[in-house]
Amino acid sequence: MAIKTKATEAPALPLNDILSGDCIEVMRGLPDASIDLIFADPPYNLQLKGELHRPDNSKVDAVDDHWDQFSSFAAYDKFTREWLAEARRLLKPNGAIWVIGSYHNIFRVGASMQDAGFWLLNDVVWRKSNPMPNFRGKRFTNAHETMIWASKSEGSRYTFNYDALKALNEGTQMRSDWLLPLCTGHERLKDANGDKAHPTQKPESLLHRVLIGSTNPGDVVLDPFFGTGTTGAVAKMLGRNFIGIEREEAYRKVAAKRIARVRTLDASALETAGSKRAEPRIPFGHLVERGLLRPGEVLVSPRGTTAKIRADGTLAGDSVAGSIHQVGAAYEKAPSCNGWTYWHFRRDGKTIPIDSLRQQIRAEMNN
Amino acid sequence: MAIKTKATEAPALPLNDILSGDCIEVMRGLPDASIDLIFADPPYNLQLKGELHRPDNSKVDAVDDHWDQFSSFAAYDKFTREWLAEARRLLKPNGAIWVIGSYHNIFRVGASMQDAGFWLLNDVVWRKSNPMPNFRGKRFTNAHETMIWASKSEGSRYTFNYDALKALNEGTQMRSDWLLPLCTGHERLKDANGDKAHPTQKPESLLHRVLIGSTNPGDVVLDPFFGTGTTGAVAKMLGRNFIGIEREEAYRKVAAKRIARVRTLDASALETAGSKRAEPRIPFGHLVERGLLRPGEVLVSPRGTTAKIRADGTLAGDSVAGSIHQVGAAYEKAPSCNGWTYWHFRRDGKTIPIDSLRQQIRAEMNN
DNA sequence: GCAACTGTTGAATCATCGT
DNA sequence: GACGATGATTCAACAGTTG
Repeated sequence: MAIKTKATEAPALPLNDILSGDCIEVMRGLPDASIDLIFADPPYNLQLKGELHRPDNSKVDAVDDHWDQFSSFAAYDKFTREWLAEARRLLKPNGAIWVIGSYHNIFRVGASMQDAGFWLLNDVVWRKSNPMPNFRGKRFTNAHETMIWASKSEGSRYTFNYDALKALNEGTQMRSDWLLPLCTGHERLKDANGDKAHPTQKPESLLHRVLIGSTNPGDVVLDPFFGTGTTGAVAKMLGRNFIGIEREEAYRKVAAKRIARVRTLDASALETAGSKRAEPRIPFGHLVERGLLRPGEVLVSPRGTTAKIRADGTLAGDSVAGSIHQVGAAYEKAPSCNGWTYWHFRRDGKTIPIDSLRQQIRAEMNN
Repeated sequence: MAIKTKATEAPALPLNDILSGDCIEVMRGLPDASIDLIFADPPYNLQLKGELHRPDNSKVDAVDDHWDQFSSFAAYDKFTREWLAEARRLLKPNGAIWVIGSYHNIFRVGASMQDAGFWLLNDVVWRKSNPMPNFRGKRFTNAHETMIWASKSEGSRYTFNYDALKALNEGTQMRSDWLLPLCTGHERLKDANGDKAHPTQKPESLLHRVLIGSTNPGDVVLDPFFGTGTTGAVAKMLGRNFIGIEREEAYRKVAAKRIARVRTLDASALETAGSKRAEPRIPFGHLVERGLLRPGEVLVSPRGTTAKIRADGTLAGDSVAGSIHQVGAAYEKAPSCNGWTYWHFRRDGKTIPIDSLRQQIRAEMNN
């Protein structure tokens, strides 16, 4: 028989679970100062009028879901203040929050965050490499969304894995603008009819960078607008604990099934660059972030030696760890080594140089 | 002797001049609905605590001017609401505004703009190609600033030179993220001591794109936080009128001297890529009237379906008759159809779009 | 097998003129 | 102001098929 929790004890934290219900009410049932990081993708409050057609007359499948409807700015502000207040209560003193939005809502959200006592650290722009164009030629292509990163309070000693992010970014410090593609193709979850399961599914590459940069393994990450569970899937893969809150049963089911398939990376893949590591000169980390190579995957050299990919784009080899170049040089007992041509990965029985993936990304980035 | 202005008359608009004083008070003296575009670079309300040093121990020359000091968010909001209210009153019904800021102030400004009745059109990110790094390694490089573009009201028919911007962007439509360098080198104005004349001088390239995209030659552009007059300099160069408001005499003097040196481009240089929407309308019946197409002649669609031309310039198709657009839409079961590009006629075995005949007539009209 | 081509799609506050 | 007619307008990525 379970021991009854005394009223004075904090309620237990339901780790790695998807909680059902309205996020404000559910958060009220969670204990103070228990969460390391919150990632929130709240409704954007889009105010679409009629239908929109492409030049070829096909209809744009817009976000017209009931959960995105608010009667006024005042109603949206009230909702925002309420969930932000609970979110802030749940954060540990050194906890932090990320909130994503578009120009429809992000200014109201950002002002409410400042009013609630959050301390803004950066706004980060997600630049979409493949945004939907503006079909009528009346405005600029809406090619980005904005994320606000804030600590619980002005004095918080928030987590920021500066060197891991620097390693992900060619050895120069990570900027406030991130170029990443939309969630499309096989990553985009489909329902039974083959339609998109959720209208606003975020790419895993975005959450990868957020979680690598502002959490450590074992941290507790809360997503109060869980949707199809991108936050949970990436958190599980990276060895973080997650708590999801989602109102719609259909989304919860899709998310649970998705997360069940995710395997947590083993400890060696989760090690990230220490602060004294030398700078890699090549953005090998982008291949990992983008899912072209998996953390934990093994690379092979021309002589058959191997090394394992870690989540921040460094390699762990036999008694040596570091950039693709450093591990290659160590294996060859050479002063230097071009890791791009030295290392290969396996696909469908073939051995392919990792440089082919770099070229693939470069082609996309040039656009 | 100057004729005295009656109280009922609108005060005259002081074009191409720098007005001295507090921007809210000066704006109160300007007439309603007289301005085409406002560009505003208000104080950012930076909240710097101590001094910041680079890794080499040199001191960063931060913005610590008295005009950037506000006692609280409430004080900043009050200031923001007041200048925005005046700005909106001054705009013509189809006028628009750009406001630039950073994460310290832009969320409060954006929310105040929505509350004041401005209709947000886009947020545009200025990505700095050469930002100042984060010296402490505690945050992301602050590599961008945010601009909000908004019309006076929801229904405003704001200016947007889509084709000119598309031409500026190598033929694809302009996105909401702009990569431009900081204002440095010879463009950066210096004072008598050789120090920068203003701490936040904006690059002319930024204003160039703003003014090309959202004004036409002869428009009146107001900048209520004129500083060293980048808005005025670019407006003059591009053949737009400007009104600047600046409180600090030192900045006014630098700006006046700077603008006096600017030469307006001649008319041919000011022409930009034109829009098809601006072309004169040609009724399809004119082609029949002019004998370019004969009544009874058969037009062909891309899918091979046909319709017969009638003497009044309408088409008779299978079980439907009407304009070239209506019959095309009916054939395609589409909500609309551009008949000019949809229908083709035959000459000498070739299939030619009827739009080529319209262009022929337009060319004749221009002679 | 590979290149070329076709079709689909993504958080969107997406028109203007004459009567 | 309401209403109907005109007619301008898309980029990148991916999947699937054709040659």
